[in-house]
Amino acid sequence: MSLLSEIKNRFTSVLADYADDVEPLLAMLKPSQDEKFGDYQLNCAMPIGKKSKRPPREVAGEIVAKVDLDGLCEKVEIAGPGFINLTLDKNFVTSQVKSALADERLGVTPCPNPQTVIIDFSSPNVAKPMHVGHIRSTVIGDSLAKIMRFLGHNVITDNHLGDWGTQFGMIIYGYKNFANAEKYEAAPVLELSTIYRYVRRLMDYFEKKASQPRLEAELLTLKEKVAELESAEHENEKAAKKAAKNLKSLKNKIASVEGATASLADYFVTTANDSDFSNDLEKHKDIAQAVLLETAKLHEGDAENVALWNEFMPHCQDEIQRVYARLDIEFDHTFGESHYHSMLGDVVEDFKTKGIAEESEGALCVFLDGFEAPMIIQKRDGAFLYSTTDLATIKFRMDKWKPDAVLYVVDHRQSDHFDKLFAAARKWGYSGPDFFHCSFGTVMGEDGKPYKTRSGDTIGLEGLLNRAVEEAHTLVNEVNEKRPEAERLTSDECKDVANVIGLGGLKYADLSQHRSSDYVFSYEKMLALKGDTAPYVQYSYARVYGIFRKGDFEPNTQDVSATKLMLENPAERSLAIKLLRFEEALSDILTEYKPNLLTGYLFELSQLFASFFEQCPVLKAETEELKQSRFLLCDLTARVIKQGLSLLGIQVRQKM
RNA sequence: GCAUCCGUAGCUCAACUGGAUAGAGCAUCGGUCUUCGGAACCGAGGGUUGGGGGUUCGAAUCCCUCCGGGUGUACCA
Repeated sequence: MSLLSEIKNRFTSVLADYADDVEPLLAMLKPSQDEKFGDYQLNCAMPIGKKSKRPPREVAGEIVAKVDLDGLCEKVEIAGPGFINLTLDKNFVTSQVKSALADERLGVTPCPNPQTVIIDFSSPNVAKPMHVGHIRSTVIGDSLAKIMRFLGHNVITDNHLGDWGTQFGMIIYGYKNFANAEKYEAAPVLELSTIYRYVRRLMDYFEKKASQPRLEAELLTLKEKVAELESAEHENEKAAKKAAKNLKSLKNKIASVEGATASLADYFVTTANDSDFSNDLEKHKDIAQAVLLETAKLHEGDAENVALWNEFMPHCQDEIQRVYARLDIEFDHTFGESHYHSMLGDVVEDFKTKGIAEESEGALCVFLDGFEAPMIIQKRDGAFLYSTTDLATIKFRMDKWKPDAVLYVVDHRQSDHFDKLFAAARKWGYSGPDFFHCSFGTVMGEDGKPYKTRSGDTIGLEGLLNRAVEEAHTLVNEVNEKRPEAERLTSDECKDVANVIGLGGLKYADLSQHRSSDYVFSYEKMLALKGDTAPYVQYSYARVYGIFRKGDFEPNTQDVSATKLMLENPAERSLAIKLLRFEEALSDILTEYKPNLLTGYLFELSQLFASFFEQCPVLKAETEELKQSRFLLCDLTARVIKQGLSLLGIQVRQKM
């Protein structure tokens, strides 16, 4: 049980005298921000005093007199307006540390009321290479799954692959027209992705071509508006101000449209120089239509296209699987969009018969309170949309797993879609489970714009991983060369460590950010050897093992109960208490699904360990007894770090 | 226009959901140590939490308003 819960238990009956519902009062027990206010503080005397019109300090005194904190706290103080500051009893802390040491779960008790939770994350389109946009969903989703599972919940992970959309029409069309049989035989995945890119390139050309006149027209109307605004006279200051603001934003728009047309012009010049490409453009003028046609044929069950789909799918899955293997991520299920294809008609029928959906402008719509636009579940041409698939997915999951909660780890730009989806699901009858859009911000480049290559393409995920590991490798080699020869890592070890640090750094950088905010991607920062980074935390672990090696200490071979644990030094005490708060850190995460609370905890733990390391020599401790005691603290620190990082999908090494 | 998220130290970000003197990390400056792994530790400076108003014992956090930004907004996913 967490320290917080232990203390809460002592206060529950006492606080029941002051309110019908004690929960809000108990919620006012929290860790103190500053050590001088003790370890925990209870802040409920002020509101109670206010309500009962009594001096809060008097209320605090009464609570303190009533509560029994024997064996738990050694000091209770009333401070300021009525804060009750609690200092944990040292014997209690030592006994807790010992039981954590003896526990595989490091003192974290499984949650008493486990929930069935589905986590829907990653969800890439299979026909195209994964890119930078998939990192956050993948890393955050995986980490939340691991954390919830560790806390005892019944977690089901499901990768909702995009395996049924236009991208397949693209590779089918590409395969029929551009495939190189030999290359395909030799390396199907590579050839398919080449084909995909080529079709994408052709389609881009026509889209760009089509956008050119539209841009020019837009530019004209913008310029007209500017002229109009500039000549207009304003009745009052406010109107003038507003006009100035409009003018400014118009001019910004003009600049960006002009930029776009200029880069388009460049683009057309360079493509014109590519004669093969130009020839293909000539031959495949109707590619956009053709691709849609291939997609439609697939959906209608055309034998040839279905056969191709069946052939391509395993290859596409391999491609994605390779990335997951590198990232050390697994899913319980991979029910992609194709899995729901046959159910969509029934879903729509059900909406019709239940009278939840109605026709509007030719499309079948679900109108929802509080939303301007309806959710469309069937297009005018009869085709289904991703909202239809998402509804079918909800039904399928409810039937199969009966979850208490469903988490969608998806980009914040889709929040409108999910708000509607959840509202529609409730209207449909699924009001029980807690649907939650676990949204996250965009990955930005160092220029503060969405992370792209210089030419404006999205950045491939594999390249990103490679680069992170390469940069880590350089750093590892540098540090390694400075070491005395006897302590150097072999080149294989360096490679392994580079992988652990590179991928760990990448994940940590992502997870340590508040998930809802955009974040700036920087190799330099994610691999920094100091600061709030994976390498710093991983290094703390390696330092512990440095001590163990030198001191011939074998973790897990000690008789913990026979060893006396001493926490006389404040650094030892602070470290010990931090270690005991692992469970608190984990359960805090679940209130808003914020993994950054765990990175924050591990970073603080590492800092406290560094401080302890400095002030409390282990191998050179004054007595053998103290040395053994400190070994145990080191051991628990290493284990909490290892466990904590593993819940973030990050590994550690004993030497680095 | 409407919806939604955001604005915190020079920079990148926290702040346990309303608690005490708003914290870290970079960067800057100063200090420690002939190192149990210096990839370290200790300390300093740096803030009107975008502005203004309100709610209350108490506000970065809740409400109103203004300023500045991101994102989404009927048949793409």
